[in-house]
Amino acid sequence: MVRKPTSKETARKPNMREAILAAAEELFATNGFNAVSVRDIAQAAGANPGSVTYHFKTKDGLLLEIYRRHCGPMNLRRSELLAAAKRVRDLQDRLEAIVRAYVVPAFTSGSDLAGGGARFTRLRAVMSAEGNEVARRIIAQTFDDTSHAFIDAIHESLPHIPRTEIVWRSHFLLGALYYSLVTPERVSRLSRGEADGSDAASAIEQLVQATVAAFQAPALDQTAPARRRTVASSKT
Amino acid sequence: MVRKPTSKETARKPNMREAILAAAEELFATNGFNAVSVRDIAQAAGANPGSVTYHFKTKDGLLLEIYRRHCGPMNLRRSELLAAAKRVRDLQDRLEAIVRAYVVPAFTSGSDLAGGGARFTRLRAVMSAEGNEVARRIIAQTFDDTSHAFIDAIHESLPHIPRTEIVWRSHFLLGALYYSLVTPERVSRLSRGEADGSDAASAIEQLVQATVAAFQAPALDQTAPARRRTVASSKT
DNA sequence: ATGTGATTTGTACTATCGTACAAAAGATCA
DNA sequence: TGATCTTTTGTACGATAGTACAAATCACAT
Repeated sequence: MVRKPTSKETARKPNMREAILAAAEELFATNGFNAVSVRDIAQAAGANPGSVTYHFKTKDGLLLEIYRRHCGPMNLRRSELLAAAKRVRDLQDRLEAIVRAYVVPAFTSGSDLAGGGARFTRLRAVMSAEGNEVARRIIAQTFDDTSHAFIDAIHESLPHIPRTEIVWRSHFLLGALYYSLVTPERVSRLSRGEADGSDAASAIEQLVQATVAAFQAPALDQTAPARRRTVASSKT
Repeated sequence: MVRKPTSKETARKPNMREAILAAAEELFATNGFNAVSVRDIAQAAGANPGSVTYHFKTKDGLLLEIYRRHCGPMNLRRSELLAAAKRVRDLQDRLEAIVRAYVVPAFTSGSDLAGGGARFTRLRAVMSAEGNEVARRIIAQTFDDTSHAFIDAIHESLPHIPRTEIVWRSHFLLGALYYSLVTPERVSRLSRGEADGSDAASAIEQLVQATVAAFQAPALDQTAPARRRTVASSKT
């Protein structure tokens, strides 16, 4: 079952540390934190279990390092794109540019490895779902600034919508984004093969289009004079 | 650490089976499948670990039973609401009714226990994120019919949008729905306390409002003659 | 080439996991 | 009450978890 590292993998650039990080990222992102053992990671990286302990001390430390590695570049890229988006004159175009600035880095790059951005975003989605403590701490102190910046920017281009609603809709955006990365095959299945859920370009365009429209929806709180409820809410 | 079952809990209605199911549901939904041990569940239910084995044979069997318990009522409720929604004349109102028929049962009821619907939906979100095999099988064969029914209904009220895009947007809806149940506190935090992410009624209204607008967005594939990209897509 | 610090390996320890199973306790009805 | 079936308890077993650590190996400056 264990695949011995071939010379091609270890001899040229014996950067075990990177290999372990990449393997852990992939495994955590697809199976969750607790379902993956240190031994699984070591095996996938062609390394020895002890090597993981040496480089990252603990399993939590390994997860922490994955976040450290990605958060910087992704947030940098996002703020660059956000700054550019804010310079767009037309308000409708600006909104789309802002949303795109939020979405695109989540799907692409961040680091050097191919598919790294999508994989890390999927990892965040899974850790968030599992209520992982390590992730929760990092998220709160690393991503909230970025989130606020985007919320503010969107709010500026949609001044008539209360900030609270912008928050809700941003939250929905992140949820949709996460879910698209978690189960892309569901899109393929439900569309009977007509759409490819794994195609990042499609996902981005569809998500941007849908989200921009969602943001532009009339406000619920103040603006609309209470649309009647078509269907009862609940009984519990 | 282990709390001995008081007479109030076990004596009156000694339905350990139910208690175990409820405890497992709660723990799985908040911590994921692998992070929770059978002993954790037993302890939370005031039962003996062996009792879990007796009633459900395996840990997977326990998860399976949770799904069995909820899927029927929830899908029944959804199809009832969907049937009612389809009778709405006005196309705009009908779309909203359909979306509501999809969203409301996910947040409320399903079973008798308070908050049961939301908890089960959150459980599904977490299992989906973890790529849980048991859940994946059940979902595909239980929820795909319902999903198709909703997609078709939405498609009928938005005939000018290609089905593929309806699928994408439905997928986003489910992602947003899931995420709202997974990390409601994020909404409260980002809105600086102005919104309560845990309030089901708010979540439903916000989600319905935003989603209806998303569905009504112009189609991307055929209709719009290729909007220019405001921001580059990637470099990887 | 050799010594030195960094890395990798191999292995072992303890804790906890899911599950099995026999014994105890409880319920049901003749 | 006693027999029978259901449920609960207590405990044990093998597997695997995370982590520690000494020995082996490697990279490289001198």
